[in-house]
Amino acid sequence: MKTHTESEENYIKALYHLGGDQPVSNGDLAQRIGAKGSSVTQAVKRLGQKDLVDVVPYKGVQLTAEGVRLAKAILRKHRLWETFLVDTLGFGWEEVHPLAEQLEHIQSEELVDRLFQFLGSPKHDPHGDPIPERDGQMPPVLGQPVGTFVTGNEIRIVRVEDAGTEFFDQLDTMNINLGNTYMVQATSAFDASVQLSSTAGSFWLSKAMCANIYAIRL
Amino acid sequence: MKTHTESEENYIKALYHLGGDQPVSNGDLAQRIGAKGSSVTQAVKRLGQKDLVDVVPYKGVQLTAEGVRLAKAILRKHRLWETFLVDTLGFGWEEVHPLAEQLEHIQSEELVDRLFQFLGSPKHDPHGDPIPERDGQMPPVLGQPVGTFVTGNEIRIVRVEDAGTEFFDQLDTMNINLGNTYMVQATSAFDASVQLSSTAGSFWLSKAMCANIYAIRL
DNA sequence: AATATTATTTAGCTTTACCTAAAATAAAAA
DNA sequence: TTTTTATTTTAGGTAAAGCTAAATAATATT
Repeated sequence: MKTHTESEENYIKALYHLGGDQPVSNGDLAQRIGAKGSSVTQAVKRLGQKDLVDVVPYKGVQLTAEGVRLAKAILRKHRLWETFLVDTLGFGWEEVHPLAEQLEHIQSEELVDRLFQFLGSPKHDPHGDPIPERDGQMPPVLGQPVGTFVTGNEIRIVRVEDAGTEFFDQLDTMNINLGNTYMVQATSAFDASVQLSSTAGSFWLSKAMCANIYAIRL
Repeated sequence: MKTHTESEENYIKALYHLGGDQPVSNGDLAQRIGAKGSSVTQAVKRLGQKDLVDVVPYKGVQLTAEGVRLAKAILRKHRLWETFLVDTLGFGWEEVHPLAEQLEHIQSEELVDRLFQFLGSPKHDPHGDPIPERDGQMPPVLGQPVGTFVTGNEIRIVRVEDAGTEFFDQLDTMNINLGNTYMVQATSAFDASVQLSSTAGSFWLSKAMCANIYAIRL
């Protein structure tokens, strides 16, 4: 089990995010990483020499099995740290991403295992995203967009997309949290917004909000 | 509040460890960092340009006020993370140092503050070393070497030196922990060892052990 | 005080990881 | 199919952080 630089890990992570085990274009990767294409060309060449990716010049880059394994290990750390930051230290979900981005590079199997256990072997992080298992297995991705339910459905919020600070702020001000349950009161044929109600009252959710909030039917 | 590289922070930390705010020689610093003298010369030049140290060629390097401030901030993080690893995650004290060495570089005031609070505003880490306050103040360095007490003294272990894995292993096998109380039963004029007793029985501590274990008189 | 030894710095080289500008290739349009 | 456009790679440059080997300064020794 070699050790990798932070930059390398960031490329692996980006590759996994963009394509899983499928090929990704230089441009997309550059955009995601926030570097110029030429830097990416070099970087993936280095990764190729370590057998973390397969590179076909001018065509695309693709994670190897080992690359996917590593990507999942990093994602596992990222999501466990996010869980720690929110559940244990009381951070808001909008704040934790950049922090977890640092913490995910800490090298220690033992630390990850102990953290996992301390947090109660969680299967999902504070946003409802699945935390990869130790062996790389992925727990189920929960829920469907709120916009897909129909009037009369009782639903529970189980996941939110990471759609930026403003989105999280909106969730906060509307007091929407994972675990909340609502009744679908109405859906608008005009603007695809949805009216939800709970004991606390009822409110309308815009199409954009609905698309980033996932729920299950009770 | 600028941001520094990990390497820079390691130099600052080493400088503080070796000399506090006093000058340190290139050689000592090189040894501590584990790099060659020539690399150190370069590195401290960079630090000098950032006003973290004052460099007098051929004479020595010295932390500036800002350098000391930074060193203490890093030490604070290091010791808080060690406390977290031991108290919260259940690591043994011999394992935590290399881990804390990684974690101490995580950048986030907020995280440090929340960690501090979560841990119950500790003044000392699991080895009994003082954790610098937020403002740089240092809690007292506790205790005196066990070898300095005399027969009849009742003592409590409050600190242990970080004297390497073997030392910690020895502490473990002898079941010696911070907070333990003993009676000084005898001291040897021959080899400077000390006999301690508790309800569990009595045992002899070698001179070397005594020098690295600190206690207060009850 | 002159010389030998040790410590430090300079000079020049390597790798990682970024950059810009120019050349090459692939994809799309005429 | 040729040309235009967009993408990707190459070439060459910079900064951090390490290295070795040679030069220089500071200490020690005779």
